[in-house]
Amino acid sequence: VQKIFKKLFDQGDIYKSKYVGKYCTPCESFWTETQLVDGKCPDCGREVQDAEEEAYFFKLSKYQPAIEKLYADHPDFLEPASRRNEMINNFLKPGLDDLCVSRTSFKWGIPVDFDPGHVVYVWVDALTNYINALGYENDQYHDFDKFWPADVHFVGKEIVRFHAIIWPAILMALNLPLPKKIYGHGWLLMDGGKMSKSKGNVVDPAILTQRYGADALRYFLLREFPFGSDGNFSNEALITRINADLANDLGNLVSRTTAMTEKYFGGKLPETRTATPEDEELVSMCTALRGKYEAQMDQYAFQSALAEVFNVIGRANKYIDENKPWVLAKTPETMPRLAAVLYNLLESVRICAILLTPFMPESCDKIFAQIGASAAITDWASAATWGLLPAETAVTKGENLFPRIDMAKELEDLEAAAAPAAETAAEPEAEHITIDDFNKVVFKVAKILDCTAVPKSSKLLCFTLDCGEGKTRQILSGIHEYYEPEFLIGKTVVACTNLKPRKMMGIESNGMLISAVREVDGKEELHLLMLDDAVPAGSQLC
RNA sequence: CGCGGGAUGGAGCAGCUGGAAGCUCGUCGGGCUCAUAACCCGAAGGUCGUUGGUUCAAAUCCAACUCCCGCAACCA
Repeated sequence: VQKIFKKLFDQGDIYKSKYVGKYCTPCESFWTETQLVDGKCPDCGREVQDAEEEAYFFKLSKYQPAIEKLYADHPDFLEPASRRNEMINNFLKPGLDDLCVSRTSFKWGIPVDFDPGHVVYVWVDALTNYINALGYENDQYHDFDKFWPADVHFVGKEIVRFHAIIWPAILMALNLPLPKKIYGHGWLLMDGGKMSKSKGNVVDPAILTQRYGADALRYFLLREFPFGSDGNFSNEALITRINADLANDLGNLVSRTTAMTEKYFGGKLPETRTATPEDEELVSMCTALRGKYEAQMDQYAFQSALAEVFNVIGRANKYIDENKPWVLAKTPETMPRLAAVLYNLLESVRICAILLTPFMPESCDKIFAQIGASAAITDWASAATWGLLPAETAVTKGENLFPRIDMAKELEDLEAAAAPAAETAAEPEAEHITIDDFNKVVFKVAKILDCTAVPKSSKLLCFTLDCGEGKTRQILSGIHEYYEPEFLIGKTVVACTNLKPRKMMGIESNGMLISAVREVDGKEELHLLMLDDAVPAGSQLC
């Protein structure tokens, strides 16, 4: 990192300047003009001073034209396209600012070796990890030439900006090749929202892998959701996928195929087989599968690639019904035909398993073992060729690959498994305080003189109160979700009046209104504490 | 007008470089019995959020609107 920093500095891409901004001494924080609320610190509401800190800057602006050209010449550099539009509209069009890449306000971090007191901050150290870890400019690792440039960076959609703008600019400055592609993937959402104990949607991947195996979980995640967009996780969907796809379709196909091979031929098919035109569809689907799969994989459409494979698996199951092996097994004359049917099924399984290996390596190895496929005929190349399985391959039916799951029971168990975590999170017993502590807090009865919604705020209401202090008091409270302002005017409430003033949405709040909190269907609900209107304003609570 | 995503049969989604609405699950009926009560076939079910526009033709393009959901800023 230090070498890179120095190099960029030496060639003028990093320059020393002043970070000019507003500084809030108590908070030890810098703020930009736009972050300030009413000209004051957004954190504590206190006055801020003009201040400047010496810092190094990366000339991001210099690379703007090059980045724009990159996007224009290589539309597929950043995918999905929606993310590219976002970058262009939000960052490129308004223009790029130079980037502050060092700090003096703290010590942790990689020191700028030619300027003590400065540490490298975030961009140059974090992003260059990709090449530093490969051995760029260091003797510790030696994989840079082998692995760089990367074929693709998979990043979450929230950090696309850093990887699709800043990172290429740094690489351009270093005169290094860019990654071939950045792909911004979506998020996994829990039942359409955040995790919540009471919703029962807390998910622990470790528990899920332990119960169903990494293969099944990985399959589910990549099969269920389009890779580029957000997806909703639910235990129910997971189990449905496992049962329907893995147990019923794939697992059962392997199971019935191997079972019949053992039952009718003792695990070894005879060489004499009778092909018929009925085989053609299955065979052609299998031979075409790798191509279709590859096309989808090239676009990172994992869910579509898997759908292609399972399409063939479904066809194979149908093929069994069409050919009725159990009928063929009844007469000696049809045994060669039976052998052909089973061979075709084993081959179909073999090809599907090869293509599923990246998603479910362990399970596919088990499949190969069951159908007697050696390593030589389970690689990528052999997925494109029909008929590689030896005629007399040794088939052994093994354990069920994916046991079927009892949905109702399992959902209960999962909830139970998540419960202990919920208990530890239960609120600790409140600590005792003394009466002196209690007396520090001043509660006063207040009459609501006026109440208005704070503009642009979804939660805040602004109250003008009479607390019997000779003048009105302004307090903000986040209860708009529960009350309409008109309803509250004239009501008698309780306010804590000696709380430190605080600004919200640019408006000062001098205290706090007291509410009762309860949980309803996993959602917090507030009930403003209201008193009999006969109680006069200013009365103190004790 | 802070940024972004979404609205398609009961549920979850695909389709969205315009040309007869698809997939999975669920439901109902049938078949089969090799297999993990699995598999196969068939059926019901949608005026593709609303309104206007472009077009011979729109779920797909354009405009406006409504409603959801993330993120950000505020729940003192």
